[in-house]
Amino acid sequence: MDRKKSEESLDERARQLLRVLVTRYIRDGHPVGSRTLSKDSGLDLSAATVRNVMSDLEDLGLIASPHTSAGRVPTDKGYRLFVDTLIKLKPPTSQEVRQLEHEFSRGVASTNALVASACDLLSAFTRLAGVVTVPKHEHAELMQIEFLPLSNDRVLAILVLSSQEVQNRILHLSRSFTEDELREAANYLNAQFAGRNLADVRESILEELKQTRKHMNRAMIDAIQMAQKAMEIGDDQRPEYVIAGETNLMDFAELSDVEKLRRLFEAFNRQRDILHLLDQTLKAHGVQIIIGHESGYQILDDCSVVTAPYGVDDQIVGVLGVIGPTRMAYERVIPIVDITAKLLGAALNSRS
Amino acid sequence: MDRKKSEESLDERARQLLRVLVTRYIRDGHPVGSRTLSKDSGLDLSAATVRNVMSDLEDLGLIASPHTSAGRVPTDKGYRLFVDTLIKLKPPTSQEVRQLEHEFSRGVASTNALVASACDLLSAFTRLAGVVTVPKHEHAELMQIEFLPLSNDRVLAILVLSSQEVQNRILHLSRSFTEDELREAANYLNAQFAGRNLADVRESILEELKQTRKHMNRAMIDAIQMAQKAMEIGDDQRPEYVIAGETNLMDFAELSDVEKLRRLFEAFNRQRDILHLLDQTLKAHGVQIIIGHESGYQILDDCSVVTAPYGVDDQIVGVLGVIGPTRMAYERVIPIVDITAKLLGAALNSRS
DNA sequence: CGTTAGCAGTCGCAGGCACAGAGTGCCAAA
DNA sequence: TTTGGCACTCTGTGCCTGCGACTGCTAACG
Repeated sequence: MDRKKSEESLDERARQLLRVLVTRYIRDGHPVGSRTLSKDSGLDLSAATVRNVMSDLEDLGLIASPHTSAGRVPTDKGYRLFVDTLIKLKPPTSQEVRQLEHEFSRGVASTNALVASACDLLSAFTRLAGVVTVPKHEHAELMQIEFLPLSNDRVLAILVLSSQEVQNRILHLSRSFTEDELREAANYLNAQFAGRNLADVRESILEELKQTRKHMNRAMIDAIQMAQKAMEIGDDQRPEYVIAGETNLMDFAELSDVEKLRRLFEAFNRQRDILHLLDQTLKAHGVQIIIGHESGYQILDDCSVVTAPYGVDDQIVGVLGVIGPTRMAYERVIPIVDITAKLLGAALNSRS
Repeated sequence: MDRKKSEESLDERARQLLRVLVTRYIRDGHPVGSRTLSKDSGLDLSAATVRNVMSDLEDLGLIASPHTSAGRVPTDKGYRLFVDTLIKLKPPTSQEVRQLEHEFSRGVASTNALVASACDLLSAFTRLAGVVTVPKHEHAELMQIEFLPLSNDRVLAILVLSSQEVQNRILHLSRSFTEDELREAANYLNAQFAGRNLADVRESILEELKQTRKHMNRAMIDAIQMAQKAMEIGDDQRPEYVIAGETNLMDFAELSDVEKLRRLFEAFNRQRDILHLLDQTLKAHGVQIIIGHESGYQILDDCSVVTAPYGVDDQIVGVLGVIGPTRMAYERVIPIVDITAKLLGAALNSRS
């Protein structure tokens, strides 16, 4: 006889009330009371009835009251239900879309510039903090490799990656090489590896190093060893994501506690945690939303993260998104993150 | 008959009282009253006498009271007098010095890595925000220039600068060049310019471009034009200074106003204002201190900036320092900034 | 004349109190 | 099942008060 108490048992009325409650709370940040909800739900119910429903919603853990005499606010679980099944997305206006497209369309730019500008746009359009992971070089294609003699035992290795990217590293070698030797090595490596992606190349190199070297001549071995050195030093200590508009977060009352803010900003600087979180969303298709404690990081307890992977062709190379308070305008933010990811992917693509 | 009212007229007693007042205020942040000062000055004066002196100091604009029933706090002018003539510097302990030296001594590192680590050290040792301008490339010496054909009309220009720095830029050229042509151009340019600093090279190139080209052959002209392209694109949009430990500033009560913090952090991101300020201190020898409104930037009204230029040989290439509240421990901060500048200079030097 | 003690006066701040406002929970009636 | 009514709870605000910390002034002192 006992009524099922589970989210599935939510009837349309309760769902509607929850939808309105969340929407209102997001809009003006005050806990929402039964009276407000009764007037605003469009359901023509008395406040008392609404109270009963709210009580149910509270039992289900979807809403909570900060204290007895305040209205209710959504819990993380409530937000989760909201974004999963209740939300009505507001696609950006065509004007906004045009503006976004325009920002991405001005000529070829370096990957870093594109990433930075995507990040700025995210933060500008959502008034939250924008984050974009910089594309992993692993996925980049090696177009060309060259060696330049610097001094006796130092050689400059140059990796030309697909698109506009060039990387260079200084190698300290055990003996000195002549220009001809270096050119020969480069030629050999280009013949072998050009057109393949870095992860691939890295693997092949290790493979070749392991193999019995009988059928290799001295020059080939040198070349492989140089290539290995050139690859192994690498993406160390360059930032793995960029962030913009952190200061936007200072506006939100729920984060106005300086101590909280401090820890949040420190996490941004530390990179590690945030990156780990972003990496987790990499495999997913489409927009992902992480609400409050779902992240597993205490620092982000009052924050939500909305991400979308972006890529070139079908290859996902990075993820972008925004970080803001759980009380953010999801219905506006989600489409913006989505479209920005697509535009960034397209922009990166159009340059190859 | 009227007594001179100017800073020069300050007798030793008043100076001592001001010194103690500033020191105490820096130490614990509360306005300092006459009673405290009377007990703490080591001068064996009654509170009443101290009050008279304080009144004089207030007339001189060196101290002020936040409100009637509070003690006095130093004004910017008071701090200025303090750091100029009253301060007793506390040189860092030999342990600290060793620690600093150790951080700088681990092997050769790229300029960027050194700059970043200097910045981190500044913020860690002072618990303030550390800033370091990245060395202007203008002062760097061009060791070698090379061109690498990428595709039809695209050529990769590689500038090897003294030390560990390598820059590369992709040039879009009007026609395609053969490898031989490119090599020839590089040879010519290396013969001309290697060993001179970039500013110099830039100038020479412009010079040569202007000259009548009678005595130049086609190849030389091409080379010069390529070099010009390689040089003109340039340090755009790479950050001009790095900053670390901004979050340290959140601890200070005088900055705990979120709105102020926000504007400050936005200024950090904007780079422009801060950079302009840092640039102004570039020419100065030794440690410079900018207190509160002296900066001319409203955002920094409650902040002081302590800077020192650093350089390689006698050539100043950048400036580093810290930003913190006017109420900072100058006697500790100044020596730390000073020594860090010297160590960074030495570290950069030792690699050339 | 500089220095000192004493005293009145000012101001900020914390604690206590009452009050209004908002919202809930429960109950009985429709 | 829905609704109106009512008692209750809790917060935020304004107001008052007393306390503590200073200052500024004045008169006396060496």
